[in-house]
Amino acid sequence: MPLNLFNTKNTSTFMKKNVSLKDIAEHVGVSTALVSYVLNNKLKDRINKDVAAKIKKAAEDLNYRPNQIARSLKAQKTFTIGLIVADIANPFSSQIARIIEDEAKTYGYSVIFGSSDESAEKTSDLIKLLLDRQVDGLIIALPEHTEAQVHYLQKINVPFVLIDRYYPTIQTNSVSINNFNAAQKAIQHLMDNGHKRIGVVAYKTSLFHLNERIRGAVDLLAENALIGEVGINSINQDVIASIDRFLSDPDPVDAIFFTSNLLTISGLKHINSLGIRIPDQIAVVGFDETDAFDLFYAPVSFVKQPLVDLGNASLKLLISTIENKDNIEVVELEAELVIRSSSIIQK
Amino acid sequence: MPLNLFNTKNTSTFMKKNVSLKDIAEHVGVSTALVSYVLNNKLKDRINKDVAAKIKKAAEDLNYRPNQIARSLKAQKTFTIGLIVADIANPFSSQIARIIEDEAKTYGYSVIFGSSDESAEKTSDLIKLLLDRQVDGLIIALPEHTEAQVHYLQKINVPFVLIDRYYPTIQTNSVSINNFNAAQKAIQHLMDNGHKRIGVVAYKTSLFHLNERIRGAVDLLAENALIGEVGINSINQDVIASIDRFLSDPDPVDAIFFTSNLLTISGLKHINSLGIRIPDQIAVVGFDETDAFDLFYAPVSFVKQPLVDLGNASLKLLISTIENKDNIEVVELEAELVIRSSSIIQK
DNA sequence: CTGAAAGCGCTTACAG
DNA sequence: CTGAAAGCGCTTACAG
Repeated sequence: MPLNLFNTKNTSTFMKKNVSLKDIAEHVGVSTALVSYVLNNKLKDRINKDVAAKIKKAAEDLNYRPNQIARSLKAQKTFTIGLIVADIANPFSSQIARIIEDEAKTYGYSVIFGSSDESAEKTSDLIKLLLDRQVDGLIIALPEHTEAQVHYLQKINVPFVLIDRYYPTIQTNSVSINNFNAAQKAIQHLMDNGHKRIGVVAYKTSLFHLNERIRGAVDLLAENALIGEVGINSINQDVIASIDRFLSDPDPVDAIFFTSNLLTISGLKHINSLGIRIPDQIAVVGFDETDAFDLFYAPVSFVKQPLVDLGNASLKLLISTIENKDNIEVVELEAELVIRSSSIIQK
Repeated sequence: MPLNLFNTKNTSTFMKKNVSLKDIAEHVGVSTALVSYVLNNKLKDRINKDVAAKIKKAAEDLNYRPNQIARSLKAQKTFTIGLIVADIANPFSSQIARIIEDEAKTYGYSVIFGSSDESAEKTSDLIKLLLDRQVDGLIIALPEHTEAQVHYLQKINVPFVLIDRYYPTIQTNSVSINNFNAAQKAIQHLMDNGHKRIGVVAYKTSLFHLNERIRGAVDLLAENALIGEVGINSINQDVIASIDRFLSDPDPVDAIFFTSNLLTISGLKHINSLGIRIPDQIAVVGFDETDAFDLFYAPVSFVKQPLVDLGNASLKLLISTIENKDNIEVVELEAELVIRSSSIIQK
């Protein structure tokens, strides 16, 4: 298929400068207004068919492409959204980004992304940068301590949707899973399979969504709960310490629930290095998917977030908020527990 | 640190409309020209210090942020680059994206990305879309059969850099590794470790960079080469067939070189399912990194591309091309072989 | 030292 | 059925 992009008839003289409405207008001998109307299919019934045809032909011959920057300035709308994730190189972020990209395209939107590295300050910088570029709205995975940023966005009345993370005390658009339920599914599964002593490895954080995972687990484990806390900047070290503590406990663990994919990977490495067999000696359930779980000698059970639904819902909610700024919606989806051999003791 | 973004003094009346140069000009009682000069630090020495101070204060009080769309239209420059990858959800793409994002930021550029899904037509669509949005340049990982797209970009004289993939017969900016050498490192390593019969699993493709990997391998293996070809749309099926053929050969393989990360993962799954032990029965070397390789019972040896260097070099080359369009440079970097237990037989 | 004016490339209400 | 004109929010050469 010869694409329009590669229709290069008569364009040789236009290599340096993009052709504008004015060029077409001059070429045909009409006003730029008329060219604009024709190419945008406006005032259709009132325009002379021959003139319209001539304009369309000229546009094609000259390989005209409208300048979206000019259009954006006039329309006060860029059809661009800003996406702020923790780190685009992290599979969770990049998978979400891909889903949002595709869904955005169906609405005619492009995506500018930025990585916050879990830093509140970088988040502020990215918000500024994206707003300066006049994005029509934002989808943000917030790091800790960003209440001020949320309040600012509310105050200036810019459409935005929080994804994955949100503040339960601040009324905003958000799309996330029910992390309490998700954790309970994991723990309940381990208990149902006869595990008595279950360790939970979790980030030490103020982020609500992560603490909900702990709360869900503790709610079922009660005073039996063994929690290992991990600092975001000392993951490997703290995971190792947590597991070692779980194992040296007077009542050592027979199962571990890791509350994120990075924690799971780090934990599995340590368990491997100790020569402990999964699931026979310790059962394991992780959180979020990675290739590594499939390939592990005991394919890893994990809490699977509905990424496609999360991405699509956040984009749809953003669009509807752009179109009607008073809209506020809290979307909470359920995660699914994918059970494989890491948590099932073979007979 | 209270960030300027959150300086909301006196902004309550400006919640709906962004404040413009004109607002500041009216507020202070000067022309927009003067406001522009002051805020851009131009004509510094010629402007009355008191007036300048007043303007700066007003800008801060009103929480002024320049509209980059207007600036872009006037300057004919957006400080935005377009990045076209195969799939932002693929770790190789997202890691490169992250590196380019960071490097771009240091030059004041933002990144709009798009995924081509290895489709020439989607690549065309993305090029159109990004050029319509007036990006200052493009970084592209090309799919097959996109010679026309490359020639078009050359013809309209837009700055671009090909990353990872390129056409050796078309003279363009490109940044890639030497794939021939990379493959030779993998094969040589396997040969040095006493492997006599080495299978190579590779995509059936016209992409130069992938075929260079085959060429590098075959160059060392000569008539002894066993190649398994894999269609991009039937990866698992073809990988399985290749491995089965390698094993049922009269002279069966004792080592396999997989020429991409997806091929490696698919292959390891099949080898696992056959109950074949790595490296004792078959040694394995992969291409490109993934978490899964670390966690595998025999951590997987692999060809490691210098992602940071690839990303940084492509961004730097693009910037220098934006600044001087006659610049053409072919950057070829060397990959490194990371040797771990999957390819070393323990004594 | 400062302002009026033009212009970037569009869109659209208005006039005829 | 069509065009002149204003305007989106900036920048900058020019004039004074």
